[in-house]
Amino acid sequence: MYERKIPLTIDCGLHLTKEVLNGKWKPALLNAISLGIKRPSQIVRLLPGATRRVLHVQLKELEDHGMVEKTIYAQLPPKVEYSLTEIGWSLMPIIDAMNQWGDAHRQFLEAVLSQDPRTTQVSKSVCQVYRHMAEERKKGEMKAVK
Amino acid sequence: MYERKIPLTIDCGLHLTKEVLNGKWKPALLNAISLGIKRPSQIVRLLPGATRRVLHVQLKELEDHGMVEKTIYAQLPPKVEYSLTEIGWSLMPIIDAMNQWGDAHRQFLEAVLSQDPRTTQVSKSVCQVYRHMAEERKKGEMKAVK
DNA sequence: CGGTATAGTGATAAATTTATCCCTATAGCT
DNA sequence: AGCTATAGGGATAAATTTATCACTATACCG
Repeated sequence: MYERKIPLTIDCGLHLTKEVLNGKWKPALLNAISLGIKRPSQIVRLLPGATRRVLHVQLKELEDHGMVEKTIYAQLPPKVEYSLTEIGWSLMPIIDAMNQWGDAHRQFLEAVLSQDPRTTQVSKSVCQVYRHMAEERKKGEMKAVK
Repeated sequence: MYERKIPLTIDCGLHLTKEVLNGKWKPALLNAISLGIKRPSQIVRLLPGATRRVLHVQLKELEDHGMVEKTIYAQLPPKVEYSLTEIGWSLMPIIDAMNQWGDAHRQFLEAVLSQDPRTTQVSKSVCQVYRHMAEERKKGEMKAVK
């Protein structure tokens, strides 16, 4: 751990919110958990671009900030589940809006972001969350057929 | 300038949006411009926590990403104005939601963020935007009286 | 036993973002 | 002439965030 040397900026609601969502994977984590993907191993599989380590660290921050709750089951091998707190849930409209805005403007955004001179490569594996949801849907349909 | 060595993550709309808003002052800049604070010098005064340099760099990125348009008046001393593009305006519901969420939970968030062991200091100058708006309101009233 | 899976952590390097400083140019004011 | 304000930019240091790698521990399966 280290100590911040630059003071936290907390002037507007904007900065407060930004601080909570500040982390490459935090919105994705909240989104995943809201969809019922709760166990660390599931989450890791869902976000192949991230390492276990980072996800763990960012989940810890979300937990410390009160957005997420962690349940540790007294089992071996270990079992852990995350869930959103009430205030965590209250963030979902923002997460959803970001998701929708990005998808709605995907074509434009991909163009401008890849024009960006700093950009050399892009990781664009179709979002695993959608794949996951599609699978769940299939399972549901199969059960329904039985 | 430098080149990114880690590929941009573009899986979900979430990541696209995050990329556009990625910068300490970008949401605040969009917010300010949407409120009619358009000239660089005004913006700098509005966000005393940031240096001219950073604001300039982040405005440039917003411009490159198509969220903001820059008008340069052929005058001396120079005059420049920023304004939101159509797609920039379409971000405002998200910015507003972030602003509102943060303000609604300010008490809670200030508490958890200052519990954070990394936090040593907090910069909490009452948001200049509000001060600015209050002044504008006063001016409006004075004119109305005349 | 050797491989799998579970969840977690420490040390350290690399990448990226912000902050600091200093400089250019022009016009108006005193 | 020296001060203000306008807008901008280069070079570089510092801070912060991510990535990498290596390790602990236990149970189940063949």
